[in-house]
Amino acid sequence: MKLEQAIQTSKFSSDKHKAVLNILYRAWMVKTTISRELRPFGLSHEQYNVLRILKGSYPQAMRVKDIAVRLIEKSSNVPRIIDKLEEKKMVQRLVSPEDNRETLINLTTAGTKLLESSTRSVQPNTIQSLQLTEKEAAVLNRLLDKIGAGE
Amino acid sequence: MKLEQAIQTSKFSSDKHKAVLNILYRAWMVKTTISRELRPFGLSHEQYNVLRILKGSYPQAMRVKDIAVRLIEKSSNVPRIIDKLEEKKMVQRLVSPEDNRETLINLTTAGTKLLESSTRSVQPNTIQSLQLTEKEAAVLNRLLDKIGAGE
DNA sequence: GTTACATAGATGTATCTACATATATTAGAT
DNA sequence: ATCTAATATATGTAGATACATCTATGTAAC
Repeated sequence: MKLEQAIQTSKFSSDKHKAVLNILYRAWMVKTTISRELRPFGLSHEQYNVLRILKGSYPQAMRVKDIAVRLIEKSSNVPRIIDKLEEKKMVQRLVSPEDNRETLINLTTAGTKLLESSTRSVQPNTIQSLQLTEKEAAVLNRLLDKIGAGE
Repeated sequence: MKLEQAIQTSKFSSDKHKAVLNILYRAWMVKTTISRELRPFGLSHEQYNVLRILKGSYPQAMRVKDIAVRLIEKSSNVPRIIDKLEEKKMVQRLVSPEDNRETLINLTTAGTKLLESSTRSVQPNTIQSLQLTEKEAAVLNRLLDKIGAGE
């Protein structure tokens, strides 16, 4: 669906202006779709992302700060996300033996299981909803990679 | 900045998969940048969007539901956003004479002033941070317009 | 070793989001 | 006219976001 229909607005001052709104709109769509898929698994979008990040180093545990830099939304409150996952026994906290300030996080067996089953549900839908070829996705990535704030 | 650096992740299963994360990341950046610009004006991102929508029909008032369909994030709670703007005397509520269920919203003079000054601050930064030419932005829009959930 | 500073993470808080429910009003069927 | 359903908006609530502050631990200078 074109952005014009989606937000019932016929004209934008420029393609650049439209692009800003378009990015915000598509991100909202993607996020909403993913969140709805995750709902039956009792996971929020950010909880799911943390599980995926932990999977990346599994069975090696990760420090909270290393999880934080890998998250898309940098203002996420990682300790609080971990709290929720810990309550559900999906991750374990342990104090780093090297530096007592650091907390190490690791997936439990239940955590890896939940991640697997939820990914089976989320991944295909998300990728497919893009409606793009690999080639188009590559072009899209090249353009998106240019976007940045005063860097 | 490439997504790889931004989220410290070297490989994605496909360009489509990367594109999903890339859209989410760029939207987060844009949103954060805009929110920070708006802060000195005491406006949240969504409050600002509502003011812009109202400007579009000014001096004609708009119904709450017509504002809602124009918002990017469809789950926004328009009455509550209006509450905040009304407290600050930026908009006025009045009951529709045609249908008493409907509430009509209009900008006050203060509202138009605030919108003008905040836009002067927000707009140039946002557009410039895209770092794209008009042509590139057009390509980006064409690709983004394809994205949709099961439509 | 003691002081000063830096770092890691946890906690506190106001606001916002997503969604469910409630209230008021209108439209439609009988 | 009256009951039922639909519509428009407002309100309630759990959880998330953004950001400030606090506590514990570590590092370095003296």
